[in-house]
Amino acid sequence: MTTPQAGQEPLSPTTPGRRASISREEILQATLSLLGPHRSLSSLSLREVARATGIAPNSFYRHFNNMDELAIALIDLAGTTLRRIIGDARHRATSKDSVVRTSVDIFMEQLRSSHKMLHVLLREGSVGSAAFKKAVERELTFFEVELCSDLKRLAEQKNTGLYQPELTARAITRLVFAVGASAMDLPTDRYPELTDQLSIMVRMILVGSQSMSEQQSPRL
Amino acid sequence: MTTPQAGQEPLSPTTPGRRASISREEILQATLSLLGPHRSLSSLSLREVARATGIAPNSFYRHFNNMDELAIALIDLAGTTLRRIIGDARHRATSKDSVVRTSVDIFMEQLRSSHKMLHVLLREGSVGSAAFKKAVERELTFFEVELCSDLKRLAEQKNTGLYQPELTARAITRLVFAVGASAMDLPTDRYPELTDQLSIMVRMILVGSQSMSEQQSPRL
DNA sequence: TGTACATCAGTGAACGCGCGTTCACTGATGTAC
DNA sequence: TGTACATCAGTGAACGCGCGTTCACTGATGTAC
Repeated sequence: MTTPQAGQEPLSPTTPGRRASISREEILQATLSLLGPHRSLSSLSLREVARATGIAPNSFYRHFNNMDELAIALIDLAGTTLRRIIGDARHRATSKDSVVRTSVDIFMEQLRSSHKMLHVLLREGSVGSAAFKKAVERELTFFEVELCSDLKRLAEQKNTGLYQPELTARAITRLVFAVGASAMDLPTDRYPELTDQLSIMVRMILVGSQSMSEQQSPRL
Repeated sequence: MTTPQAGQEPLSPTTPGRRASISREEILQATLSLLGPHRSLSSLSLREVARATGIAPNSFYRHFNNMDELAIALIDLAGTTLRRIIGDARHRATSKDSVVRTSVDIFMEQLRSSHKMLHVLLREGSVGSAAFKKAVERELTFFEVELCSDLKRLAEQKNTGLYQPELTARAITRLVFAVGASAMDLPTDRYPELTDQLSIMVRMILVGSQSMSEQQSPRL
């Protein structure tokens, strides 16, 4: 029900598989190629996507019922792809400090890359249909859950405290995505500086969470 | 050059001032009334705004050259209004704990209110023309600067440390706006819960910044 | 005070455009016999 | 292997719509004499 996406037809238009046809994947890729600092999913028209894919506007309907359906497929794809990339990196890092730095590095690297996957999640969360936002929220929550279990693991391993792990993970995720979104409009030579700053910010949250768990006084 | 906005004509359409005309302010207000969880500035058409204001589409051009100009005027107005409201509240609070709680409370209250001012800043930062985003960034920076000086003031007064005040203020501002943006789509009965969580998140950053200033070891 | 005139915020009608969507079609593919 | 047929991803043409923008206009206001 969520994302059938892969595993359909061979991609090449001249393949004998069934016929010289366009695949769902090709539309997704063409759509990604249209995105950029000034173009969000919600600003794309069906005809633009069709043009970029090289098909007639009405052919679009053979694959998706409407643009929202395409957008949600793309959000799912982006979330899945990115969680895999960042999760891999986090499991390779072991110290709490390097896990912060490594994750932030990889995040910024993805931003700079041409995959455009991150753009989808950064841009569409605040605009577009309710379904869009729900899809992005879902992906962010996945990130939070995974980060949370990583934080718990590291805290136990290093024997440091962790105040409200869920909230800590949520704060970090939201902050990183917010700063990342504003970074999309910056020239890439500002990225190293921003990566440093973002690492410090994340560490503030971690250190704060740690401190608050120690002086467990429940002063709200 | 920035915002001439106020101080032009009397507002009433029947005023003898000059004539039964529409004012710039009326267009801004009508535009605000169109915004909501599912409508952002960038999704409004000139004709929609004209309809909401009760004028002919072309009359719009007597006041703004285009929609972008309107949007930027609105972003400036929203920023100015909100900084006044939140700044006032922060100066009334004195303890570091209550200043966090009070500011977050007021922020969430504004979100719930019908002014829609906050919506403008929360939504338009990630979408729309470069000029839009620049305008929103400018307002966020104002918030950061003011928060930074408040943090310094409180840190000195309470004699607590503060690691990289600018970064601390930036982290708090970005986090609050990011969480606020996602709150716009929630039913208002979730707000109290979210306000609590947001307060804790902000305190994590503050406590972390404090801790990091104490163990001043420059391990990046 | 009265008259003639300049100003300018408003208007209705019209333009050309890109949009989403529909229709009836075509022609290659895979299948049944 | 050949033939007839069903399927279905593709297509070109057309639709009605809301859009931004332009034009020539109108009529109330404020000003000059």
